[in-house]
Amino acid sequence: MSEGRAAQAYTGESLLFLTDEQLRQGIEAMFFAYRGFTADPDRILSDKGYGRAHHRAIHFINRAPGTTVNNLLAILGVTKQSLNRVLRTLIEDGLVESRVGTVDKRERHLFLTADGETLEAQLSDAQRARMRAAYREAGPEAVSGFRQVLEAMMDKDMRRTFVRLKDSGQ
Amino acid sequence: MSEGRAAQAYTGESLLFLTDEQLRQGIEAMFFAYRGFTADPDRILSDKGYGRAHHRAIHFINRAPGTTVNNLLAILGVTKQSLNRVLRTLIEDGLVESRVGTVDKRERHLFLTADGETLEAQLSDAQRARMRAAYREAGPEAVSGFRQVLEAMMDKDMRRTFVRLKDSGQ
DNA sequence: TTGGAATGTCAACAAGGCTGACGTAAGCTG
DNA sequence: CAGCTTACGTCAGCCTTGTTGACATTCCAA
Repeated sequence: MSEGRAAQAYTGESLLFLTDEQLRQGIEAMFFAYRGFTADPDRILSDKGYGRAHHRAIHFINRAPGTTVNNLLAILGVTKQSLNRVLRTLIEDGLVESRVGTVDKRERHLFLTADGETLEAQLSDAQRARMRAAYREAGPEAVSGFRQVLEAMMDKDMRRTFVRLKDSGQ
Repeated sequence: MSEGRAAQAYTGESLLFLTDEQLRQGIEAMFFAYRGFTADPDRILSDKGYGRAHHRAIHFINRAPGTTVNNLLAILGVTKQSLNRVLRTLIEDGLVESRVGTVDKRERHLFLTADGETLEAQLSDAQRARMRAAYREAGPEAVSGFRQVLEAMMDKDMRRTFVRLKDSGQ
């Protein structure tokens, strides 16, 4: 290992939370928590023949209605072919509408249909319910810390995207 | 939506962090942070022809050396066919050793070989480095909150597994 | 008018999930 | 001992979701 535990554990009391053991527990907590985090929407989606990729597209289209395909691509961090397959099924199924841009006709602007909004609300409610329960259990100060660590863990460019989304929301 | 924002936002100051907007930001933070969290190991793994599934197996075998296949199955939450495919390649490549149980000969006990430990350390170092940086940036109190929320977000049975692992570590 | 950007589409492939079925060895129980 | 259960491995087939590469179309902008 590049850094021994002892070297950190005894550097000072304020650094106790940086021991390899503490870090490993954080890693495992992320793994197990992410599973819980996606479990409820996953169940709803699989009933309807969709997957997590559909959820992500629906979420961010709802978040920024009229967003372009390219913009969505940047947020989701997948290839256009991969996104296109998902979008195609959502459009075919009447959950998403793709409108040709008025300013730039090459661009397609994406919107949820009424049906799309219904599914989004269903998925969102389930995921928020879990998040709400976790927040309630942990308390407001824990939530603040939770958000700080998550934000610090993002890649720098994704962090900018996140902050932009956050600010546009409120 | 099942619960309106206004109803919560003005219930009391202590519940401000439970607005739909706050919850949505938490959801998006989880999404972007998890991407960052897995990015470094993913890069190392893809160079060697492995994926995230191999990482998970290696991680938990290192975490609990001598664990049985069934035990690993429960922790990872996948089917034995799926795990077996991953384990087979790791054993073939000499990263994992499978020993027939002495007490119960039906069981296989899994261990990392020296090569397996080398890769584990490499992956672990990368992931810990990011976690350490995030912890440093956010500070000890934030870390405590981070861990509390994550733990509250897990499925109940996974939480038991997590706590068991945590306690066995230290 | 030509180059490049945005979009879409086809094909092929891989990882890593899943189900179902089956086999074998070993342990347990009546 | 016979029979059931458990632990594990494996074959076959399917799905989602990611990838690369190649190519067409449309249209803005220099």
